[in-house]
Amino acid sequence: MLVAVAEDVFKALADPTRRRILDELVERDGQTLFEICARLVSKHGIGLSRQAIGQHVAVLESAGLVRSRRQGRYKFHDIDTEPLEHIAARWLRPDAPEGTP
Amino acid sequence: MLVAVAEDVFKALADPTRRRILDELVERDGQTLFEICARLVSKHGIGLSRQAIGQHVAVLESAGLVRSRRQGRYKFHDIDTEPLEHIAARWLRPDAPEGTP
DNA sequence: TTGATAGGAAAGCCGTCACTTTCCTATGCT
DNA sequence: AGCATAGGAAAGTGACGGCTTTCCTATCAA
Repeated sequence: MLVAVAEDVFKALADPTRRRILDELVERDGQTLFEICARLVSKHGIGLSRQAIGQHVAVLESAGLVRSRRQGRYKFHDIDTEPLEHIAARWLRPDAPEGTP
Repeated sequence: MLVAVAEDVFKALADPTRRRILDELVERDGQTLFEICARLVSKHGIGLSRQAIGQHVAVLESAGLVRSRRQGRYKFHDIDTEPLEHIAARWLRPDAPEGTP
């Protein structure tokens, strides 16, 4: 979760719902889990349980794509685009490929 | 295979072996399936069957990341980085997210 | 034509993943 | 204290993905 391994980033991006969550956080940073759920169902018709969305968010956090800050009983989520800037460049430049498989 | 859907591109990139194949094709374009197999095993210790590698290459082709040209009994594979240039930009710019989930 | 080489197709096995369900903890309000 | 809200943990299920195995087609060389 601290170091973003390429493996985790690619696996995190492999799921459509997780990509939608990133879309939501790009549009509006600092949302709670319940807000994310509400917007996913209202804007994209994704009718998953709160627990399912929570698991998706956890995967995004482990991949370093989402950072969270706890505040009382709320937990706000922010997108971190830093891992995204390297992944595609691996094949776009004719350089040496980076470490993690 | 003609139009690269985001779904296919992300799923194709989710597997470590497929990313290694792209690494190989970046380093040396126009390899046959047997060449790819040989280099994967010799350089990365990936000891998969030819059929398994063939399936991986097929996934990459369906995602638009690899183009192939048949020549006699040989089939040469070339990388196509075009789909890679859009996927990360979806979240890097604060624009509207693109169409495909 | 025979045999070797390059590649493809399909069935089956097994592990991983996404999701639900149920239960549990923690904070805030009254 | 009591209850509602926000979130987390864990087990179970069903489906999908990766890989092997077996068999088949096409090209080239002898």
